[in-house]
Amino acid sequence: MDADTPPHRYSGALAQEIEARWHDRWDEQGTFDTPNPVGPLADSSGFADRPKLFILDMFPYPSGEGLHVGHPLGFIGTDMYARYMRMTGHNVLYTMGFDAFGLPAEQFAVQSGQHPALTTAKNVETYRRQLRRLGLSHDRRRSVATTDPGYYRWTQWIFLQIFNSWYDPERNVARRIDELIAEFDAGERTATTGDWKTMSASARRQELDTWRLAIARDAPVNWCPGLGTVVANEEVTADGRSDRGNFPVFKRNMRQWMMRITSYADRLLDDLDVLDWSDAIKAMQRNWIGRSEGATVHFPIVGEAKERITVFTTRPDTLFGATFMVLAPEHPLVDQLTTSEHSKAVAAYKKAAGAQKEFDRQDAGREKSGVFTGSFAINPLSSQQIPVWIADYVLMGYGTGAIMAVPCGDQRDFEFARKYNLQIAAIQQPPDRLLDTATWPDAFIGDAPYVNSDNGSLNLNKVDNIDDGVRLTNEWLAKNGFGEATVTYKLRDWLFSRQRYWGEPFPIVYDTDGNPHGLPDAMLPVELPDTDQFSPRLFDPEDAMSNPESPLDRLPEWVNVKLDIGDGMQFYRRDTNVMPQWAGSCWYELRYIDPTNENNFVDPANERYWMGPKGKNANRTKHPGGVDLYVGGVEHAVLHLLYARFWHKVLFDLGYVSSVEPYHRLFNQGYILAAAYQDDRGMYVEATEVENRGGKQYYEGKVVRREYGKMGKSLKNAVTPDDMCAEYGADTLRLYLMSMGPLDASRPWESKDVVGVYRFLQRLWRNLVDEDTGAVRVLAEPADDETTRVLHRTIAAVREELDHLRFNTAIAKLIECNNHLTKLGGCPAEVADTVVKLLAPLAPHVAEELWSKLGHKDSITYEPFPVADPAMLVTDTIEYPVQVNGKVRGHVTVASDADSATVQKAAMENDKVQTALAGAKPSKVIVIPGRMVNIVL
RNA sequence: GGGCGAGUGGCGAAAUGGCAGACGCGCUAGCUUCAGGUGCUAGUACAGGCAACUGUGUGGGGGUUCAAGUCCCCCCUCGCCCA
Repeated sequence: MDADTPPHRYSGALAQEIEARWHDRWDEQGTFDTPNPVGPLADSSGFADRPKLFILDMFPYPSGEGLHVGHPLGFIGTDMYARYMRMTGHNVLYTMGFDAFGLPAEQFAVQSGQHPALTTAKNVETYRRQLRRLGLSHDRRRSVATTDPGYYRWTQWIFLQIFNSWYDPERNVARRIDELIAEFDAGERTATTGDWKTMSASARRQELDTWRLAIARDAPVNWCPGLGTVVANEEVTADGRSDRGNFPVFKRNMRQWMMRITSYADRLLDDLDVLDWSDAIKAMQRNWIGRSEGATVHFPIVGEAKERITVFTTRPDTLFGATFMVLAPEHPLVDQLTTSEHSKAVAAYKKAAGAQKEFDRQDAGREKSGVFTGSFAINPLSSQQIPVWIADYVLMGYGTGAIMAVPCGDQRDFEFARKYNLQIAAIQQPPDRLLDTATWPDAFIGDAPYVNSDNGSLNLNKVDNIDDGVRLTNEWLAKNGFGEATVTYKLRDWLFSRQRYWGEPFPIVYDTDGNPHGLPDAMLPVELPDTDQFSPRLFDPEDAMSNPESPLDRLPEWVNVKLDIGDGMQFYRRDTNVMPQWAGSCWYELRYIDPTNENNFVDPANERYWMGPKGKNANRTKHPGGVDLYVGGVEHAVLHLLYARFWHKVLFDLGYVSSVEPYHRLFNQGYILAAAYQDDRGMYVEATEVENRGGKQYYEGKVVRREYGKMGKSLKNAVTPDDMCAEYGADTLRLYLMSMGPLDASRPWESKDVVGVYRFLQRLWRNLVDEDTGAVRVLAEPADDETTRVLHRTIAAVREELDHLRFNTAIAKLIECNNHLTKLGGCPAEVADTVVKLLAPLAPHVAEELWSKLGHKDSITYEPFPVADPAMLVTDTIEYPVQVNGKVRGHVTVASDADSATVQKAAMENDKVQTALAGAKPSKVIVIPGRMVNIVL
């Protein structure tokens, strides 16, 4: 600061001094502590009688790099909204936790040689400090980290509830396993593995294990040798690699924990309708669940009485056009179907296909290949004998591993048929094609009348739409025993175990027969054992046949235990897997509600208050309950958001929560992008050291190439909130981030632009504070009429914008208002309080400071937000633009209560309008009251 | 290939179907200053004009309408998700 800068100017240094002071005061006074209706966090403030609002951020993963300015974009948005809603009389639950288990922490620990518990604690500390500095109004008493034993005790407990339940397909809900046992005992339900009455205890246990919602079973899973663990489908990228680390992933059959999320497929799909989420996210979830309705069709095999080839098709109505079949090379019937003269070719083809990656096999653009098995199947509709081929574009892990090929209606089948000269039978008459498929350039996909689709007992030729065609075919298939209507899903069960160290241990032990047992509640939490042998066993990323080894396996004294879990003291072996990163984030919002509850994961009364479908501010029909506003990035569209909905629904079914859905309203914030610079070797250079001269960028004197990308260490373009706070203060950073554009848009960070909102705060400060003395400086004379109107228009506009999370325009309105005051020469005393209150949700530190200077003792946090006087929003006169044929030619000012005829008369008499009309007679004059006039010639 | 979204000044962006470009950055000029910076004042879509003003403008093409950045159809480009 220069010697001639006034001592009390709103500088970066002053801002920091003010901010630090208010952070301490907020903490000391517990300003943001929010009461619950019952339990240890209840109080006598009466706030719990207010309408509630639960505002939630997707909690961060505390990485070692700390926050950059892009991270808190959403947090600042929710903070502004939370502060605004407090000022409009709501009891606001707003806090922040940490999603601290997972691979990156473990990888960082392995690299640095420090225990992940240490690095995680340190990182959480850094995050807490950085978030505090931004002035986020969190109720810090409610903060949790998923790695706290007091937290993951309940993660394990919820796992056990899922383990101890089964899905009742008739009632379409999860129920307790005890109720299943009762149904077996009463003979109301039949066991699938034998006669329940005569089963041994161990056999009964194994029968029950097949029903559980969380089960350990052999299944094709994604094995990632490079990470040393299996991963969920949702964690595999489109090109068959791990989303963490980008290592190859291989399909292998392994015994792993699975969560039966597929039981909930329809409910997860249907309940999207009652959620206030963007269509884009809903579409992604629908897409991921991938429900498709069709039919299972059984094809008899020529010369084979026992076996049939079963396929799933979404288009059973095209069955008349099925002229051959294709099996995956791995299909179990392949060997049986292959005739001796084709066995050599089939064996060679199988071997070649086995060496291919699944991802490559799905590539639609690839040249089709396949071989004939020598066998024929019978099309049940046409009774035609059709050849059975194998081809690598059919995958065993998808559907039944076999397809009926309808070359006239499917492009892949069409190409295959053309290549191998197989019959292409037309079953539709396309409008612009001949019926002779030899003349077709490609398959016909679309609506057209059916032809050649009549076998005497089923006639589709008179059907004109797919729905009826499917329905009639399905009915025929069922009646004749060749198949039935079937619904399939793309969604797979959730692979829930990981062979890593840094995660929640399973609360499961195995008896000497190898049967899993859930531990009793009193034995929770199963604490993650302390060890310095936490490195995972990693393999050559390409070594598909390697086998996972859990780090916990190396701790025999922890693994082998003698316990009494209800059957007396026995020897058990602990499960050595850990839960995936996503487990802790499946229910954290519930723990925020009741973070200190030792007896329950959340008290039902508190859950009802904060999450229930019928809240204090209810007027809700079909409301699913849940968090009122959930803000986070779109990258969790199918991972966290799907898993968390699933857990929540299980908890709902079991009666533990009153809300059907966890997150009623979801808002996806955009990303902060930043310029990144590459030198001529393609290496990223430190963005802060790049100079801009004459439209070109230079680093150490050499020209560099500019691109825009996500802010971060890898692009060397991170800007930290700490640096921004040090230069301008947190209020300026908050305003800049929010003024850049709408919250849901991604935009590039420009450090040089920050000064705009800094100047705004400086001007506003100067309108209220004498820069030389630091004393309040307000205008003695009362506000003139225009100032009063500007103020009330600002109040109305800021309310409107904040109600809709449009912080960018709210800030613009405040700047406009302040620009008016600046022209006026300062702020009239009578409007000062109101101006400061309008600012309070957005720039809380400077607002608190001004509020205090204006003589108020209490924090501004719970002051009522200003309400505009409607009388001040209307004006005596209105200036109408007058258009002639849609072009503005003049303006007229008339009384605001003038009727249309008066407005029209004034418009017609206007000089400029007269000139534009040039004597022509209008054919029509349109007057939109309060808006404009259009004269049509 | 399918689904969703977006294209507006030099830049970030505003705009219930009703005067396109609010607000901010940058830029230009003036004041402040020895100077730079800060601060203040004014201007700033483009083209023409000293000016009043005129014309043109929201990716391209068509349409609906008294009126279209906004609604509808086609196309182009970009982003995301799924293939």
